[in-house]
Amino acid sequence: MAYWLFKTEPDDFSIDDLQALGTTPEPWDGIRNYQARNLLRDVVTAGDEVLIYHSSCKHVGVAGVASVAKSAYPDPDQFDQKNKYYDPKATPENVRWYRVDVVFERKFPRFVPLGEIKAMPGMENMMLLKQGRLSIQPVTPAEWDAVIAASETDI
DNA sequence: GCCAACGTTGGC
DNA sequence: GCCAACGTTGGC
Repeated sequence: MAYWLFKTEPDDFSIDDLQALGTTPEPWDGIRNYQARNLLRDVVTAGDEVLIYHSSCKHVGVAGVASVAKSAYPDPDQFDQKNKYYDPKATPENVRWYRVDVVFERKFPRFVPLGEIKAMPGMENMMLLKQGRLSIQPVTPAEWDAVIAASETDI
């Protein structure tokens, strides 16, 4: 069982949208970056735990937890000419892009802002801080524990 | 809206 | 294979 951080733009899809689905799995699609794709395709596994991170918005940070319901399978949008994620170089025989399904676990009792994570000791090597643009990233158990602890602590 | 980081594309 | 141009991400 591994830990991950998945980014989403809450104006598009937020932790509240995920919560509203209840136990219905949500396809985590639109990943069009090879580094993220490789992690999704080769490493992310059903049962893994995911921090849901809100990016490109007023309050950036970690909003809650989901789990991986289904491991990687081809993202059908790449074959759909009308879809914004259509990729003319992708074919069913030569799949380029993948997605996984996630399911809501919980919303944090307290949102953990990026600024707070930056200020935590020992988080200097977190990928979120080292390589800000990666949309699917691994999280170490220590990083996971620190974020969860912060979400349960009033400040 | 600005700008830094960085991934992708395409000419050579 | 190099590298400049360009596009996108994402924090502020």
